[in-house]
Amino acid sequence: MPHDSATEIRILDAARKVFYQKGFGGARMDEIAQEAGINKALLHYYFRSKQQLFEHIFNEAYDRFLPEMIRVLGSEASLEEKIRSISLYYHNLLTENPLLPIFVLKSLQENPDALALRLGADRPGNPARMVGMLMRQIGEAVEEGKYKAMDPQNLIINIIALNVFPFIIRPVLSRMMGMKDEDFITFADMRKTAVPNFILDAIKGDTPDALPPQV
Amino acid sequence: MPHDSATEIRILDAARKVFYQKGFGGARMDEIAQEAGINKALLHYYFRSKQQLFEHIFNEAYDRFLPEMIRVLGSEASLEEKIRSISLYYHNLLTENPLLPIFVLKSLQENPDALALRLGADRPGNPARMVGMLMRQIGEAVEEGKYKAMDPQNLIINIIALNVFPFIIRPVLSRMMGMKDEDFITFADMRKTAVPNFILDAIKGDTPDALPPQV
DNA sequence: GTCTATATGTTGATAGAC
DNA sequence: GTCTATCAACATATAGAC
Repeated sequence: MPHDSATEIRILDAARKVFYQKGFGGARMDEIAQEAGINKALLHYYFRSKQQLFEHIFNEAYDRFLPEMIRVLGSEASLEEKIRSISLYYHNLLTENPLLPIFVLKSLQENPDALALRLGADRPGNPARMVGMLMRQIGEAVEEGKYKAMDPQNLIINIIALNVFPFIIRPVLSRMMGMKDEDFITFADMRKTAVPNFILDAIKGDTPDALPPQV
Repeated sequence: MPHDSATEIRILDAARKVFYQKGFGGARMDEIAQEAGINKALLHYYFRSKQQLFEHIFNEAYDRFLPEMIRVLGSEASLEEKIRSISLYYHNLLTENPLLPIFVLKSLQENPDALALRLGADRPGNPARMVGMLMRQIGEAVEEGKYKAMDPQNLIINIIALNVFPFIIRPVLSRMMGMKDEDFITFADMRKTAVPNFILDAIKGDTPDALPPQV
């Protein structure tokens, strides 16, 4: 891989913009080159192939999307702190990079073979350890009577879902509900605190959750 | 558009399969033809262009994804009935069509111009009326002290998010968490009741939600 | 490092025979 | 209605001059 040069940075910025918007299949090397102010040949000089350039962008995106959440959930903070912290993290990340989640999802489905390798154990974060940590923490909180029993996997999915989903269906909201950009900003901003409150109320509730299967 | 014939149905089945998996840009007319057991030329005989064939599949998918939810939310059922009914609807729909939500989302972002037309007022369901109905219903329930005050838009997004999101990030779950297909089935099945319980507990909670803006 | 020119392979779409 | 053969456009990638 070439060293950091002004040209390489311009290429990566352009590639990020085009790949985020059109995905691997829809992106054109010509468009990336033009966006970077150079020509196609130079793209191939820096990154041998379209696939290589794409993987660079994908790994960068993926590393911003999941590891921080895994780190927080596996930390020593309280359950409430974790939930509020993660909500804030995603709000800031996705406000600045609205297309990031769709890009990651789309890429994972479109380009499964090439990406499977990079998603192994060498990536940051340790999901297994994090789930164990959460299980212990939830168990203690349940014994203290603070929260009801729940499946940690269920909780994790709910946290991510509530924080990320609005950004994923932003196209639907704008077209179907006629939601303008400024309306969406207001909406997302309101959810920054509404979502953690929603979750905390839910896990204090009296309806017993399904018990976690043996993990 | 040609009438329903055995060939047309085979074409649509093939197109659905390929478009769902690869999206508009990634799909190849050749592959669709082969999947349908015919050749490219016949595809163009039935549907003039790739774009037309795609729009057929997209509209069909879109109509299964949103209108039923809008219908239920706008009905006269109780809030709890609505939440349980929608959770069940999405569980069944997405268990049988796991790729449907990603396909709709991807298409909306990839193909905005061509699809914008079809998403207007002629589509089934009436979002504005539905939101009004929900606001009134929530207001009454709050006065009775059954639920806390909340923004109906917020509630709608939360319901869809919690039910649909697991199917959207299924690729992440399988690769990152090492979740096998059978594990996912079990997981989704458990959420069929866990999700509505989670939501109902949350909206009974004592933490005040942000007030709905004037709508 | 950066360019122009070109090779090589795909792909959507059509012409025309049956 | 269904096929074979082919066109025209485009996209990735490389060769080679500067």
